[in-house]
Amino acid sequence: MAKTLVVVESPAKAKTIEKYLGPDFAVRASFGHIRDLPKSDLGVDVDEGFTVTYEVPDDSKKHVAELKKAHKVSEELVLATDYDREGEAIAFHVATLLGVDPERAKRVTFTEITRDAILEAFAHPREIDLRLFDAQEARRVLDRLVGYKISPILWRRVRPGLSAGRVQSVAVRLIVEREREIRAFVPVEYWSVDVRLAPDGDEHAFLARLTQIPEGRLAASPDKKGIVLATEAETGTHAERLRRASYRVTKVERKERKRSPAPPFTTSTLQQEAARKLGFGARKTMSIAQRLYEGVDLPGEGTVGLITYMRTDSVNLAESALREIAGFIRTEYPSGYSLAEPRRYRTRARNAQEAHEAIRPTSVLRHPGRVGGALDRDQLRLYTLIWQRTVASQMAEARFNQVGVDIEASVDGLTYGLRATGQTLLFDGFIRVYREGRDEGPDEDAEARLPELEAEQLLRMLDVLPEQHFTQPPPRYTEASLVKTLEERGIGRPSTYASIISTIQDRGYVRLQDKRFFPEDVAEVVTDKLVEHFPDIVNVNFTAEMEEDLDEIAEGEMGRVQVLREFYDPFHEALERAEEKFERYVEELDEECPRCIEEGRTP
DNA sequence: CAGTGAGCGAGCTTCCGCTTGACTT
Repeated sequence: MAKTLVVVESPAKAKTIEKYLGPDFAVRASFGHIRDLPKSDLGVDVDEGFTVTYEVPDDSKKHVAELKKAHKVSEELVLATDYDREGEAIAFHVATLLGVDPERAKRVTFTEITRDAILEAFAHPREIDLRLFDAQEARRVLDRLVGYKISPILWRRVRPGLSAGRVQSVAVRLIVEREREIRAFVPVEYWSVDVRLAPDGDEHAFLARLTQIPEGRLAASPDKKGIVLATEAETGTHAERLRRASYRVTKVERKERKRSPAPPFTTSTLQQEAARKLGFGARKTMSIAQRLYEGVDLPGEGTVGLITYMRTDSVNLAESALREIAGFIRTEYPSGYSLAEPRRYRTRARNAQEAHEAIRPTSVLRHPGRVGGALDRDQLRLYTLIWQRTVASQMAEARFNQVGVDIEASVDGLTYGLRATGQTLLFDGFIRVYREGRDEGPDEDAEARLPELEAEQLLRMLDVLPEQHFTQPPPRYTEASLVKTLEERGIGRPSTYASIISTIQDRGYVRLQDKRFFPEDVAEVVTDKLVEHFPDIVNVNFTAEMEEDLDEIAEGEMGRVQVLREFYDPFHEALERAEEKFERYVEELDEECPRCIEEGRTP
């Protein structure tokens, strides 16, 4: 009975690790955080070194009881929670609640759930990083202070039940500001001219775009450098001349263009791509991914987890996975499709903690076609997406033949310039398996064929096609583009993207209509007030700056109390000013009071 | 006397991030 109790965060992970560690270990899950600030009280003494009161939330009580029970019958405790700031804090709290001194507790971390990685990690236990824990606690306290100090002002001055927070208030602000850009947007008219040309007969006709008029170079659109054809009349003058002009090829440029596959999925990119390709909302994507992670019953194999952990900001793949994928590609595809060396990606998201791998199939040998029978339609569609993206990320680049042709048109002693571009696929590479979807804008990989042309060749004009355009306002955010923007700014975490989207709707700040976010009036009022009274906190850079401070705590360059004090003193002053100056907002109701009408009053 | 309405006080709402079920929209 000389068992060691190992605590991880997720029960699915517990099962896998227990299998790797063997019978001397009992692995149990904490189910995330098990201790938190009280819900109905600030729980922070701002005058006494930001002392924190913790309690075990009701939902965690049974998990704590389970851990205590398992701890009683084991000799040793190993904390194997996630390798990030929150995981370090969970480790600290588990140790504390089990009566183990956090300074002496054994801590083990890994970023891949593979047998080798686990055994290696357990061979080199360390201690809990108390500075990292301090950083987490500072983060928690700061979020509590922001949320629980500002929200009540909104209840009193705007509407009961409203909320403000480091993350949600910035999300709402982005949506409000985008709406204002759209409102203020004035479309600008501009014209393009395409000329249909052919080397000889009509069958090889192609389009060339007017790029140069006698007065100078044209702009591709009004926001770019160059001359803009702003009116139909002006465009018509050039079109009329182009109809009479003679055309000659001046230059043919051929080059090869390569395209690399997108990196494996993170939570954010999975949510974006599932929205683009499958039309799933963030919440739906996450719950389906959770099912795939927890495992499905496969005939002959029992319950198997099909994908790695779905809440991650890392694009890394485990070495063992890279080997398996490379082997799979070598056997399933012709030789040109595999890579000599694995392709490695770098995380571009700010604030990434990379405690896990990228989201990938636990084995690419479980082809979607093989596991399809055990999955429902949506599960299979999401699994297929993950499988394809992962395999494609380790396949050869696609190669395109790109041709650019410059054409000169002469008329009345004037010279015009046109350009035609063509692109053909030389080698499909990773595109054979998977291509990333697009939000807006043209398809860069679309094929456009040009006939064989050479310099000095004369061309026949078949048609001149002027076309009217208007500049477009920026698009309203979708769930996917909002998540993308938040991630790029380092705001929010993989475990919270879906709930941020819910919160800002539940509070009545924004609504989704045709999959686009529209702000309600209350969002505009609250955003303006927050920008007026708490400009630092609703700044999109606030989180990034906070992260720098937290890093300094973790590095031992600053203390938790010092960071919180430097935040809180000016914040406290802003709160007092707001308490005084934040004028009450009286909502105008759209609908009339039913009783007033009944009783013959005007409200 | 019964019903109505004004006035008052008490109690509630809220953050972010880590995990799953338990649900009843």
